[in-house]
Order: sequence, then C-alpha cells, then structure tokens
Amino acid sequence: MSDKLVTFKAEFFKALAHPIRIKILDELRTNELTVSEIRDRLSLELPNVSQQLGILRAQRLVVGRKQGNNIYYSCVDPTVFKLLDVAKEIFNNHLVDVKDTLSQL
Amino acid sequence: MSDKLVTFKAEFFKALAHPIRIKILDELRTNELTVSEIRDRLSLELPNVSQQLGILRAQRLVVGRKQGNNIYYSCVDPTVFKLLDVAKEIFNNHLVDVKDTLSQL
DNA sequence: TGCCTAATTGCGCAATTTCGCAATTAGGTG
DNA sequence: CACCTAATTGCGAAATTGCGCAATTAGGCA
Repeated sequence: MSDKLVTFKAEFFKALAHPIRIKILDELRTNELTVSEIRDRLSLELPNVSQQLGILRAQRLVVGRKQGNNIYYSCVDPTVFKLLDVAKEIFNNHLVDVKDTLSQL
Repeated sequence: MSDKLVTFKAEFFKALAHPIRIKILDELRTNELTVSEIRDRLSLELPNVSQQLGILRAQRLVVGRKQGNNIYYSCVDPTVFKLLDVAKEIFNNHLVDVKDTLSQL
C-alpha cells in the first residue's frame, strides 16, 4: 500500500477520533446546521465547535456554505456515515461477546 | 446517541489513527503473523510493534494466539477491513476531485 | 461610517501520544 | 539449573492534541 494512502487513512481516522467530532457528524446526518446551532445542541463553547469543524473540514468530512451572516455546515460525502455505522456494528458485536461470556458463568 | 457508544467510536477510530497500526492491520489481512515477522516486514523496532499491537488488542482489533515461543497475531473481525476499504474509497474520491479541478484550469 | 452578530484565529498551558532504549517476563531447550 | 529467544513493560523526552479565553475577521444593517 502506498505511503500516501496510509498517511491519508491515518489522518482521516484521526479526524474521526474524537467524541465531539463524532457528535457533530451525527448532528449533520440529516440537517445542515450553523456553528451556533451545533454549539447549542451539544452545549459547547463556540470556538471549540469551530476548531473541531476546522479539523473535519481539513479532511473534507464537512463543507460550509455561507449564507448571510451564517455558515451552514453539512456532510459532503454520506460515505462517512457508513464508517460510523460499521463502528456501531462492531460495538454491538462486542456487547454480544460480553453477554455470551456472562451467560456462561 | 449514547455516550458509551460515542466514546467507543472515538477510542476505536483513535486505535486506527496511526500509520503503523494501519500497516499492521494490512499485513494481517491474509496471514496471521508473529510480532517479529511484523517487525521484519515493516522494518520497525520490536517494542514499537508490540506497543502498537497492544493498542490494537485493547480495542479488540487483533488477538494473539500463543504457540511455543511465538505469539501469532490475527485480525478477529474482518469488518475492520471494511473500514479501511471505505477510507480508501474516500481517498480515491478526493483524487478524482483534484483531477477534475486541475482539468478545469 | 459605526454597531451587531457569527465565526475564526492566536495564544498558552495541561494532558496525551509517540517511540527508542533498557529492563523484565515467559517458554523452550540443553 | 543456565541460557536463549520472543515479547512485553517501564521510563523519559520530544511532539502533538485539547480547549478556554481574548482578539480578530467578515457580513448585514441603520
């Protein structure tokens, strides 16, 4: 595998590797939202949201659309949600494992 | 989304967010390998490989099977490769974007 | 022009990650 | 037992990340 691709994957997963950023992406599953709206929904400081969005933007996970005084953020490529859903799948598999283990005691 | 799930996803992606760990997983796509074999293939220090495997193990991305003097590592859940492949897909989409942009100059 | 709101950027410090080296552990073999 | 090999663990320094706060930018409106 090429070094460029490996680096990209690492940077890409790094962008996903933060609770706030995962929550932001989840908020953007259905709606496009302004930075302030995201702040309100997640109860965060505005600069924090902006910084996290900057990281997501750098990996092209989100894009901003300027309208009037606001910037509406949305998720460009819904493929990202596939990743989040697969992660959930794996999480559930772990839960099943634990359950099985417990039931064998 | 539950906090437990969000945390899990973040920790999970964090485990993937490193070039060495991505390379290790890629080596384990087809074979199970000992720590030393991975070290040789990737030209790394043994403790480094062991530490990275520890992180992958903590997220249940790999498991070790002891046999004689060696520990054979393998990938438990092939679902992980789905994630790596989707990331590659996204990488390729970006390349296409760049190509399109260039061709419009 | 000035003022207000939305968003970004810069700064600083705490917390975390990375990774090489040395020390240690665990099994196998003579 | 001693010795060797495979692997893990501990430590420490450099680098990176996280995030609050202050300062700044950009647009809209009177």
